[in-house]
Amino acid sequence: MATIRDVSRLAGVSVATVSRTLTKPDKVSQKTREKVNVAIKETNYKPDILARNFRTRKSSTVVVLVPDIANPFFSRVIRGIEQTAQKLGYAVLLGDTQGLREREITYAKMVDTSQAEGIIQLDCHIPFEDQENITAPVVNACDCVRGIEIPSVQIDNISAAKEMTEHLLSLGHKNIAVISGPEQSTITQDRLFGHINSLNDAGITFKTENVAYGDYSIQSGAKAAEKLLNISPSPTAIFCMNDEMAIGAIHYAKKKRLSVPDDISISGFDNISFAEYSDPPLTTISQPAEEFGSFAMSMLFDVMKGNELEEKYKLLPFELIKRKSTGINNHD
Amino acid sequence: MATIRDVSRLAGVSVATVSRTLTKPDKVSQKTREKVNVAIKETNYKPDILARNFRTRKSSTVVVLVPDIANPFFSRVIRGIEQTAQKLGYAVLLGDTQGLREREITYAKMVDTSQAEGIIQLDCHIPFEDQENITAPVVNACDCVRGIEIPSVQIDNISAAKEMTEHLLSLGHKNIAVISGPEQSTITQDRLFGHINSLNDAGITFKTENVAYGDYSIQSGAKAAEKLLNISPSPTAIFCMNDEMAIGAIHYAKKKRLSVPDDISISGFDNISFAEYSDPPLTTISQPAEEFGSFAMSMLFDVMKGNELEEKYKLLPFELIKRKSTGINNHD
DNA sequence: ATAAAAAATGTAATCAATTACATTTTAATT
DNA sequence: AATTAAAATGTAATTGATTACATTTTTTAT
Repeated sequence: MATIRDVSRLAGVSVATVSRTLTKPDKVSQKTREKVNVAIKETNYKPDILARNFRTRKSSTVVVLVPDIANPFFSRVIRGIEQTAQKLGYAVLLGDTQGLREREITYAKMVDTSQAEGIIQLDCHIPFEDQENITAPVVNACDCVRGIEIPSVQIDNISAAKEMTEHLLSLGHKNIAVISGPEQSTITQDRLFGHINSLNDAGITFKTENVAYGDYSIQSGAKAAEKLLNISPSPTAIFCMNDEMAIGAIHYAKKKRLSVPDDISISGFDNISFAEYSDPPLTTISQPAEEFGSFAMSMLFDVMKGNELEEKYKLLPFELIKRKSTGINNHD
Repeated sequence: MATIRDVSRLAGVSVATVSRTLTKPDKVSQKTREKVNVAIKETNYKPDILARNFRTRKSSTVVVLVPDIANPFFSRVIRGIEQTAQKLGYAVLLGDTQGLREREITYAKMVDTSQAEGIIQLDCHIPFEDQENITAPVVNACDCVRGIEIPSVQIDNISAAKEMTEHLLSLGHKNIAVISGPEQSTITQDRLFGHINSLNDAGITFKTENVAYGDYSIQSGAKAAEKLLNISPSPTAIFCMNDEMAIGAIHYAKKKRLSVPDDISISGFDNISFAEYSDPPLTTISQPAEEFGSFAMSMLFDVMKGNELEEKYKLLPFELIKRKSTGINNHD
């Protein structure tokens, strides 16, 4: 493999000039630039990025911590991250953490060893051993850690849950169940808070037993629905905190020979591609997944560069998508 | 940030000894090892991986080229890659190529610049400018390039398509349509070949107009179904080359007030998590997505190490999953 | 106790770029 | 034409680890 030295020799210039031709061509006269470029072609020289990174102390790499890459919502976020990273000249290292703190920390340490320059965390944890003392550039996307000074981009989950709940209330539902995400998750808490708020505003008392916790999988949604649809009085609507669980819930409801939405309204969250094609099509909250990723990457870029952030806690717009899985309550 | 020099000074040993303590501890006496480890803790030393990579000429990184990370099947493959990479001490760089050759080449070049040591390609292209002369370690997963010496792991797509077609034939279908993947793709060609073979074996002539090409998206499946279900005589079964397109096809069929499977049988391919929960649940071919990834990573490891591969073209088992979306033909 | 072999440690070169600083060349100004 | 300023180029140090080779220390065998 040719090195910068080989090129410099062939072109009859110093290594510094070759380096400059590559990284700041405007500092080199056109004549030399051409000579050097010819030599580069001649030798088939490719700059050794490892050496460059080492010398510049920059890896031009970010690592993304994702609880589950196979989750269609997260993978869209990652697509957004990748696209913007590419534009900004960064490579994306994948850290599938399975939600394990240990693995998050392992990946986050790549910043200490200068393998990565920054971290995008899609989960609501602080990926450091010392939670108080955050030294690495990190931003949260989708979910976030409350009360900690980590920049984040998400939607206003409280308002989104309110809007969904109000939609269900407007259809005449009074006994609304919830299939929630993991109890510790910030977005879960926010959405639950928004839900309860709306209920209170409508003069309806929230009942704890109407909440079942899932893990965002279809299976967990079906299981939660089983629990919720067998309490009495049976809820007439279920607000699910993601589309997969909603699909699982619909599946269980159908199995129980309940019609969706005639017997039970079921709503989702995220608006994944399958939502539109589920039977019935899913009423859900559309989240700008790609934009989360792309925005998070832009923010991380600023943090890494030491730029001031315009907004430290960015909220992107969401949208209530009304489809056929929710309908008028005709049971009471 | 502390360097190896700081540690050596504090521990009263040479830098070589510190380095050895870290990378080959058995070459260092226990007494010194302890001294060094104390000094490492004291100084909070973290080896600079950039420097290490540079000196050893290894990045311990592989890059995976994926046409679309948001595809649930690919994201499972990637999960498998990530898990095995982690175990083998490699980091995974994400190359979302959108199927663009240009982007594939850009990412593949990371091996030339020693940013990555190897490539896992999930598409059926050769990601190099010079197609003839492959110098970088690369393996294909899921799809593969025919007639080229690139190690690959996939299922026997011909047999899988045969099995599915035979299943449909056994249900009495004689006019079977196909919603195919992109025409240039090897797996598409293999599956079509298997399909036609089975048809021939059963004495049925294959009709070109019974094939519609999609791009693996739900939408394209729905569109293809629209085309296929409006030719006459209408097919009584559709063999789709992935689950998303099958879900799209089912959606269109229902919209046309056709019952699946009573009026039209529809089958998928991949067995993504949504297949089981679609309405009706999807008859499909289960592919071992995670194993593809994990196996591909193991193979790539061997290629990178210069080890002989046990099998250059590995076939993993698939399974026909019979569910409710296919049924007896009661139309002729 | 001594010689030989093995283990442990140290010295310093090395990897391939970038870049501060010095020097030379070119352009602009009087 | 001489002087000054600006642009272009070169020299050589630098980055932080690894490792070949040399040297010292410890262990083993006689």
